[in-house]
Amino acid sequence: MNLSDLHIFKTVVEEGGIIRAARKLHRVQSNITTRIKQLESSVDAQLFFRDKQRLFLSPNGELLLGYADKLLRLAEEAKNALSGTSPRGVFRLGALESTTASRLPKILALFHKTYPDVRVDLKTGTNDTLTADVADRRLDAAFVAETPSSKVLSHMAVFTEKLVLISSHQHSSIRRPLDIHGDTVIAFPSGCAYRRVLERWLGDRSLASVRVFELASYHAIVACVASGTGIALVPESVLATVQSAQVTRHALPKIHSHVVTPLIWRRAEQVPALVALRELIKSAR
Amino acid sequence: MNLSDLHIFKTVVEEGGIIRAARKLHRVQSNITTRIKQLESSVDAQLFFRDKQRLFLSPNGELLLGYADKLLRLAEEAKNALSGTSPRGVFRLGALESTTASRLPKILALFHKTYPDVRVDLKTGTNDTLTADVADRRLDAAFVAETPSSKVLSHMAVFTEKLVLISSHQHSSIRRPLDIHGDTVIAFPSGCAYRRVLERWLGDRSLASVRVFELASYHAIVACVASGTGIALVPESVLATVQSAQVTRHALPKIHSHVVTPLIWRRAEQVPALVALRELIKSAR
DNA sequence: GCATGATGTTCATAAATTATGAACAACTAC
DNA sequence: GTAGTTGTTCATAATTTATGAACATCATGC
Repeated sequence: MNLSDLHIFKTVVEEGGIIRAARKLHRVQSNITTRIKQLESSVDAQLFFRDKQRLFLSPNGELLLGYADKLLRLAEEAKNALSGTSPRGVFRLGALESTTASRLPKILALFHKTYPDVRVDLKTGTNDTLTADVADRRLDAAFVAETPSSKVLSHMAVFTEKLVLISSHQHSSIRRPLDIHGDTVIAFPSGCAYRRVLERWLGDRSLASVRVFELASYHAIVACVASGTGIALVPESVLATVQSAQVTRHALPKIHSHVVTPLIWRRAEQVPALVALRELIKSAR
Repeated sequence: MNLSDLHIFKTVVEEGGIIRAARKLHRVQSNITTRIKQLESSVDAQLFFRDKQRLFLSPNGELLLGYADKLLRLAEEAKNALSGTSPRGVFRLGALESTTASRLPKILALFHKTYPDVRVDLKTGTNDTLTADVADRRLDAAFVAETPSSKVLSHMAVFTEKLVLISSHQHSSIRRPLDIHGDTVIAFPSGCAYRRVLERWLGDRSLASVRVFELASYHAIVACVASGTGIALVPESVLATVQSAQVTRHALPKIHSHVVTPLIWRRAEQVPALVALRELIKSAR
């Protein structure tokens, strides 16, 4: 029992005969007879009563006709779903905590409005875990902090973030690495690229030599900085989303402060929802 | 795209590879590769991403997998429905008005309790229309009043009805045909076999010479007889179901009064619900 | 009664599809 | 580096499906 058998069967019933079905299907009559007989033996049931060279649908045929209808309709739907131009299904997206809090909501809202048939599974993580997740196919794409070095990954710049150092109001102004000597650095758990920016600015003075306090929430980090626990390097866009009146911002040299947030994905894999997202980002710029 | 393609596809996904799928399906690997590639080109979409000699389900593959699941499940259900031993679907049954009122309810209740998946479409009619309906396949079977002469129809005796003449209490006793001289005969519209019984009893005195009043309801007939409009010939079993205290019964000679109610059907057509009904009737006797 | 034009079936053969097995290429793990 | 994976390709075999001719039955009209 396959779909073409069912299609032939359905046509015979609808057209009310072998000959008319054959005409409609552009096949020869004997073929229809054979396929019907074959279908009958494959389901081990008589589908038609034969009487005076005429076919009459039997109760079993009636039963199968119902299923044939459903099956053919469903198969048609499957083909349409696949050939459909609009993306659908699950789209597994990753993003940094900071991006999720600041820039992502607007994009996600627009994306969902444009492609309501796509369910976005959002996972947050650090630059490194997200990059690995995309490479290992646990994610389809991710917004991260560094353009990946891996050859299998492709990327496009989406946002430019300005990183600022924040401290409590009591802290004296920060202009050079030396100005934070002795301070505790509050940062995301390891793997976050923004820490590497800080390292580069500090130069030799590696983070290993300064005290690091790890927190997995920007809300918590800003709150801790405000209460004088330490200093932190955060994207300016994130500060706009949290209570940030109680922290002082200190600018970094442009070469350090400006980082791009790229969208990364596996090169050469045609994921419809991802293609759609890239187009949407390009046109929104 | 056919069901076996989908089955292969589903197995590849479930088993996580071509080779394991081939083992499970008792086929050679190259066959699976080919069928998958063929399926991909038939739906014009990439179902798997190939990377380092491994297959990874693509979003389109994910989509198709959902449909494949549904389709295969539905096909399985269809086969079970057909091979199922218990009858199901629509069963088109006919019966005389009298049978419907008197003997049928009990049988129908039992039948429905035994075979809840069968929907009985009951149609009432006269002996002749019902017989024609069965012969012409508008009905699967019918309870009628005469064993059919047609060769294509088969039958079995189910009930024996005792026909009685009824009149108003004012009417003098009826023993011979002469006793109803001048009376109006109230009967079902033409086609009812019980009228022919009356004709046979009357002998030469054909119904054409007596006044006939046609009513399509036994309730109405009994009520009219009670009020003295005329006489009627009805099955005794029907009288039990209507207000019959106001009519007088007159026995007919046994040879006329006893008629069997046969169930008739098209010979040599295997309708599961009908077979079930016949078995049920036999065992209920 | 007899030809005509329907119907569906059967059968040998042709065409197309599907399955096989061998050879191959690329990657993993020891 | 070698053995053991993986999936692909290709020529060939096996199977399935389509064709066309011959046939049988029935309804219709003259």
